[in-house]
Amino acid sequence: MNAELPTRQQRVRSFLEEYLESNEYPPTLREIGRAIGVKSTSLISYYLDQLEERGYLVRQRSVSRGLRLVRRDSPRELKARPEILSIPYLGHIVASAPVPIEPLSGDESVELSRALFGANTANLFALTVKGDSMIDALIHDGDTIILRHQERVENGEMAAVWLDEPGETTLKKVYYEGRQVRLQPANPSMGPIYVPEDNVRVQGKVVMVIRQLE
Amino acid sequence: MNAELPTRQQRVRSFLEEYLESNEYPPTLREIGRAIGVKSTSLISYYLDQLEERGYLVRQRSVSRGLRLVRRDSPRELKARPEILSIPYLGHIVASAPVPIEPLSGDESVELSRALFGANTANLFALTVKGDSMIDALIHDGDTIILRHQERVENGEMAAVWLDEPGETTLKKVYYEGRQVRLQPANPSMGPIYVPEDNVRVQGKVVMVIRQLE
DNA sequence: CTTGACACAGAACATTCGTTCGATTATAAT
DNA sequence: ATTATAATCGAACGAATGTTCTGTGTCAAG
Repeated sequence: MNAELPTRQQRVRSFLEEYLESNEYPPTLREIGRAIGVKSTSLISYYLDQLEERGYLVRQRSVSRGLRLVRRDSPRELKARPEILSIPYLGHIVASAPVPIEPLSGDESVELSRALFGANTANLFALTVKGDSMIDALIHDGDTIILRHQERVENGEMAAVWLDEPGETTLKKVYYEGRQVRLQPANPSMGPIYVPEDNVRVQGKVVMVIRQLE
Repeated sequence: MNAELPTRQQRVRSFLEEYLESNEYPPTLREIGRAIGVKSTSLISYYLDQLEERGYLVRQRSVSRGLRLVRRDSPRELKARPEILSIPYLGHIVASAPVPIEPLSGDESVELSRALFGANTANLFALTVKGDSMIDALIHDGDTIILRHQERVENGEMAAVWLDEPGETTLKKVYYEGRQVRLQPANPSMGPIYVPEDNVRVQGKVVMVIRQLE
């Protein structure tokens, strides 16, 4: 609630409400600063980040006047809309570490239409790809991927796989072949690798890839 | 009434309404120009002056995004969850027809987190890919793509392009080279095609690809 | 045919804009 | 006392922004 906000942030929020009421577009960082007596645009940016983190507003990065206030409606609103999935966003997937289990900060989520998914929408989580090491899965730096917590997948399904040796995460189609696992890149011009079964940890099945082009 | 406005001004007004609906702050002159295919910021300013003179909006001089629509109907209830975009779903994209302009049935939409997008979230629509003819764009049958209504793109951006000759839709990166347009597949193992400029119709810029893997 | 108004267009410019960087101070935890 | 984090701050920067200026083309009125 507002009472929990530091004074400066309360003043920023109040100013935003008043400004939007009368202007119908948001103020710039400098207008906010002039209104509350702060000259530093980076400090205003810091306050807006704080307000965003606490759920009072949403910023649009690198855009003039890029913010919207969040109006506090009933938190049941989303639950009343069963056609939307709210999928926990846990951070980044990189080659050099296992996939995150808990979110790095706060309660971030990705909202997607249920219609984009199959029948099973349990245990989903979202990660952003960092680096080019997933390129053999035809997955690029910056893509968002949706996975389901699963420790085993069906033959031919793509999974995020942690290899104890050499200590890396990879995205590949998994085939169990006796005591070995064949890891097949999605890129057909690349060959598979074979790994002892006990060296492989499936960390989640990839169910969706979202590529932004801008 | 809208019917009295010249075409360009009508398009500006429509764009403003849509933009404000989804962003809650007004566009810049350049954003308006990009949306309606006009490069000249002075012409956009001229159109806004015309719309102001006719009572459709009020401008704030020398201010970034300085305009408010004059609302003639009852004020719309702002969406409770600005962080979710509801994007009209218009059906399928196939090689043998132009992309659909109206939905095939009802008011279907795709809900996606705004955080998955860049600053410009106006004029978006969703299509599902039918058939394998977009594979040279590394886009598969069944993928969902999100496009923005644009009649022109920047060099290197991927667009849904209708070719009058031979009468097909393709997804390619577009480069304007003199009187010709180079259409470059995303698949690096494939070569470009060159088409006369007047044979090409950009039907929308591809801003996202969503691949379901199950 | 000439003229003026309107519609359209691009380039250049000064100013505004948000981010980044580096810094200091205050506070909390160890 | 030390360390880490949060809060605070100003300067500089590259990019974005709207305005101004100049120009062309179209059309209607005289």
